[in-house]
Amino acid sequence: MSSENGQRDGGAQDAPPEQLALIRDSVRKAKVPRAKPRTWRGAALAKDLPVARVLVDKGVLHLDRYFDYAVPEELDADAQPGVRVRVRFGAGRHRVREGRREGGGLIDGFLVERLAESDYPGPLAALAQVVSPEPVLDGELLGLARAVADRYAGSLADVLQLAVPPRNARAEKRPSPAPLPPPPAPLPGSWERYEQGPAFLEALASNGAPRAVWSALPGPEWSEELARAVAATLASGRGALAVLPDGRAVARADAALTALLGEGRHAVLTADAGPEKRYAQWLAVRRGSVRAVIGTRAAMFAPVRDLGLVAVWDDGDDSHSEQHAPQPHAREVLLLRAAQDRCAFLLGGWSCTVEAAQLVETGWARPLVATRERVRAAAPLVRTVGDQDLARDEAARAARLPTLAWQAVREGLRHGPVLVQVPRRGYVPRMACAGCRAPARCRHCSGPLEAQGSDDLRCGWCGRGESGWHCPECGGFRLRAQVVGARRTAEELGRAFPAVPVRTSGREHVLDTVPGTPALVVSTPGAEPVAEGGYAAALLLDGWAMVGRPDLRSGEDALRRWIGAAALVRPQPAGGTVVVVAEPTLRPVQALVRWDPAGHAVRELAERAELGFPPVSRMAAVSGPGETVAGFLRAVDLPARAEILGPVPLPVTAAGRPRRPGAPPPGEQWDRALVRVPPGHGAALATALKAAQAARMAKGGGDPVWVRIDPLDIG
DNA sequence: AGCACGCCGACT
DNA sequence: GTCGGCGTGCTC
Repeated sequence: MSSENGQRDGGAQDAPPEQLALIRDSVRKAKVPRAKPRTWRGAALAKDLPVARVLVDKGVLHLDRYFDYAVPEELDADAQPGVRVRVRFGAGRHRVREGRREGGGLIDGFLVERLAESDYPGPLAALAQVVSPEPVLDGELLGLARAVADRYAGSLADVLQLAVPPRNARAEKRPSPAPLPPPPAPLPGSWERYEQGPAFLEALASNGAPRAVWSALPGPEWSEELARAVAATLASGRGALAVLPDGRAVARADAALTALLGEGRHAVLTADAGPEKRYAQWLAVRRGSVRAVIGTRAAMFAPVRDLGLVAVWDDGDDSHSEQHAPQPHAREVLLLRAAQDRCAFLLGGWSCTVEAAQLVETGWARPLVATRERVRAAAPLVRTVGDQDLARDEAARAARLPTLAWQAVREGLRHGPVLVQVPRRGYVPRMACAGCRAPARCRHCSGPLEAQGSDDLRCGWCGRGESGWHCPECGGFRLRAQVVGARRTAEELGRAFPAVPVRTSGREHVLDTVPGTPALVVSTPGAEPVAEGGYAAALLLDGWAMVGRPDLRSGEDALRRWIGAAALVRPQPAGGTVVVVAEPTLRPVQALVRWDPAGHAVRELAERAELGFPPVSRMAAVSGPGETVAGFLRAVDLPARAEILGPVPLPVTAAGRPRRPGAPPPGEQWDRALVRVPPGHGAALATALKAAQAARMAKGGGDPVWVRIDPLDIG
């Protein structure tokens, strides 16, 4: 067909094209402030509320607003707020062919609202189709999506893509089960171990909205405690939502909830269910058949009816951070939900993030903790092996493992399984002096040196190569790769105890549980199986991986990984022992020895406040090709107290290495600037960045920049 | 992103 | 006159 416009191409049809042009012109000139809905075809429209406000499902920022469409009479009944619709969306004057308006293509959208009139001065196009009469987007979910989009400088459509699963007709056709009446309030159970535990449950059960940061005692009881919190909320007649970092944690919470409440009262939303099952579960929640939800991060948007409690377990795990734009974090989304719905909030874990500590420090949440005596009685004995011990330890030089560690493993294996935590494969081997074990650092920027090929060294921060390294501490010239050393150590341990089975758990193959019989269990952080009756001992060989990491959170992360392993070990009174190979002077090591992750987080928080780092200040990262970033920074109208750090060159992505969102394509040199604002100016920062990005896209201006609120790897 | 509009120079 | 080049701006 011709690419001509309507005036010339529409000859043989209902409305003569000249007339169309005339209508259009008169509409333009008249500048009617409140247009009565008219369509080009003049089809019959709904008598009541003939205008549909539609959110067009395109993630583009400059289209992040509503568009009004006319509601044809035949779609009147189905075109209710919240339903999925299809509309024509395209540019400029619309072609007319066989009497139909054929603007751009058909695209998906959500009907947000029905109105009596539109404030759009032009004639409205008609809704093309109501995809299904099932309302999937109510005002509450829309409000949440709006808040998340604003918080993260993203578009509403992008957030809705995360919040509303794709439709599945078969799942939609099946009726959801009838809702069950509220269960009775549960007994406090092991919540008795926490000073405010029973009171917290009671508040939930009696319609209260307590907010707590929960320092969970080590051991397996947490899942049952979480289940009791959910059950108490259900007992009040309200709904509850808990988000956990991975499938294994969800499975534990699922088992605990089923044991406490039986089947049918909760839904499990995880990514590994198929699309039909997933949508069916989601619909059961949305329709109010199921009042409680547990799941991984996608569940953070679950449309739970009359939400009474939101809970996050282990918020330091980075799987809580969504990979898709605008990359919201489950903790932050649930904070927004707690504020919007005025519901209870529970942030729990064995460890403690700086963000959690901040919630307590600001008084927004209360600590939910056990007494020191209880903590000491529940935690294993922790011992350290630092450089000085290693240097003094002749046996360690020969056998690559300190005497203390051997003793702990040997003694542990007499009573049960022993866990050996080794760094994850794929960590770039960090180098250290073979003689004195001082980490090998870049002479220009003090970044960690990484092994490239056989002999090549390169700085992990500035990327500069290094030849002719020598140790500034002891003058040695030989290097060893610490991480590889740890793995080999684990293998050697296996050979040293030939009568004991060796099991491994890691990324490829994750073990869920191991029996309580003597065995060496070698695992990467986060993949540790639970041992029946707890491990007799654990050996943590991950200490070096922490030292070289440039990240602001490296201390917190290391402590979290160690605690995650050590919490699976029997309590000290039952003989549980942990040996960590790391400098005892380091702050996270001391926190592990004292079993005080909350105290560690409070000290980190104070330091971040002093340095003006998140979460005390709000930060955003802007990355892209150098000239593009510079141009963006010139154009953006930042809030008055914003401060730009950098830009500095980003490390080049090595070919073959997985590329994270926001990282440059292999071989390209990108810059990154950090923008920071003082507390309370986060919203203004997000708005400014979003506006600049939108203006940039609308101008069709060349390369896009990456904008990321709360960047993970800074420092 | 598309895609149509419009204002300017060469051509039947 | 009118066809078509690309620069600009809009999408209900």
